[in-house]
Amino acid sequence: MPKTAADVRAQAKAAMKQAILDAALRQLAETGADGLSVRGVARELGMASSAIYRHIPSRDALLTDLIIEGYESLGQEAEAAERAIPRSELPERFSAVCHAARRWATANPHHYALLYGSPVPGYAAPTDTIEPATRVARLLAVIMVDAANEGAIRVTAPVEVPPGALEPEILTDFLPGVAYPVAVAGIHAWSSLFGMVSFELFGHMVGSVADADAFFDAGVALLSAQVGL
Amino acid sequence: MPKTAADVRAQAKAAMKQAILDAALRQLAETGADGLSVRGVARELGMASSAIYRHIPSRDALLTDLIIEGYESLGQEAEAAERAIPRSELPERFSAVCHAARRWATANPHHYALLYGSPVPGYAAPTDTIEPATRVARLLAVIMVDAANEGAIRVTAPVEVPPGALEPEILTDFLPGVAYPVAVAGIHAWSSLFGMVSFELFGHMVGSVADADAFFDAGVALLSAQVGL
DNA sequence: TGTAAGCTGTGATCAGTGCTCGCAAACAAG
DNA sequence: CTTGTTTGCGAGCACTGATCACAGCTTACA
Repeated sequence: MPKTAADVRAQAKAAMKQAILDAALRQLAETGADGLSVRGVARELGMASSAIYRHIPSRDALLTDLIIEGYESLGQEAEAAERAIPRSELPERFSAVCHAARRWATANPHHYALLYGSPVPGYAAPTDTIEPATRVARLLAVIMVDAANEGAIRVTAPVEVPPGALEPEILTDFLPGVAYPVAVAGIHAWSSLFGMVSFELFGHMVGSVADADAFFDAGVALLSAQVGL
Repeated sequence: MPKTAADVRAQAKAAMKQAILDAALRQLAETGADGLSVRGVARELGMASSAIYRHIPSRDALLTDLIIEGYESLGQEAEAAERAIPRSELPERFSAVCHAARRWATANPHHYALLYGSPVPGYAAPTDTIEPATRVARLLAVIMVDAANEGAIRVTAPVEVPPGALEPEILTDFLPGVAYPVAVAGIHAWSSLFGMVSFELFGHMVGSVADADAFFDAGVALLSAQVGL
């Protein structure tokens, strides 16, 4: 079908917005979220700062777009790493996801800090961000569901958990067939994973951990064992 | 001994600095680190903004002072909670420290974010902050050393860790008598603890965890088991 | 006692920020 | 050809961190 003039216009507008996002991403990678300024991306694009506001409503909205892009970039990398492992090798798939997350974080530290550091705009995350934010978690969940279906989960968990800690939808939609204590251990492993990455990236382990690679390997092994893989 | 005039002067100067820190802490609690402004604390103290710089070299230095105060406040609360438990009840002491940390974090969310969120000034933490930052970790370490001395650690750890992951001084000075794999599990538990707290505080668990208290209880139990208590 | 030195607070000022608004050019639709 | 919409521009507002010359005040010393 032929492109209408409106299509051309819409495409140009989308390209402009993408150029803004790319410039903002470059600035984020260099100076961090604090150093990212709307006037700076305007300078980089050679236009007046006020012109930027024709394409984005505010600086916070720009950061939100970068957050979404970050979650999707991280999710893609984790999914690609997991896809490269045969489906039957459950601990290897788990490990691949964890290592991919750490790799993405160390490659894009400022972007990672924007996702998992202090929430800059406020406490409530914009609703647009919650869906892409679940991609890594969903990946880990699929592995656990596969393990449960194969009966491959060794329930070594020596911990009793009172019922009701998790949202019911998580158990039914996200982790169907996974026993409740194992699901709790899974969510815990998910938060522990990003706790490790954040601690390493934010400099909390400088005096205690000598070989970050080896330590992360051991941590992933501990988490893997904790969820029964 | 009588106060010399110089003493009075020094005391007044210290009081002024403390007043600045108090005002800054109030602003931090209200608006977060991003919203904290030197001019704002000057307004609150009824003085010109330039006068603040007689007592503080820069805004970053002010934030550094708040970071140190935060680590010490958190450390004191954790130490008090641990002291209230009989020394022989090792898992209870461990749990008390974890819950005290979470309690302090939820009571002072912006202050917590300043400590464990994205490092705002830069990547290298000022050297003044690394010593107070270890207080909670030291508390957990003492518990593990006590457990090792009593032979109370059940080494259930099913994970092999290659040597050299931790700094040697940590093993000798911080965790003397603790077996290497257990020490690795301890550092891992430390990072997992703050991973849990950060995930909860920064809103990453909104859709998955229904009862944050119960989930945290379960997480602490998992960590406790992981270090062999 | 007189004077020089140091500390502390002030207002002005600079460069930078997010964001708004009136205006003008370009372009699409009628 | 004439509307109406979109897109960019420059000026401007209110705010920020930080510096500077200046003025008091207190202290120390001759």
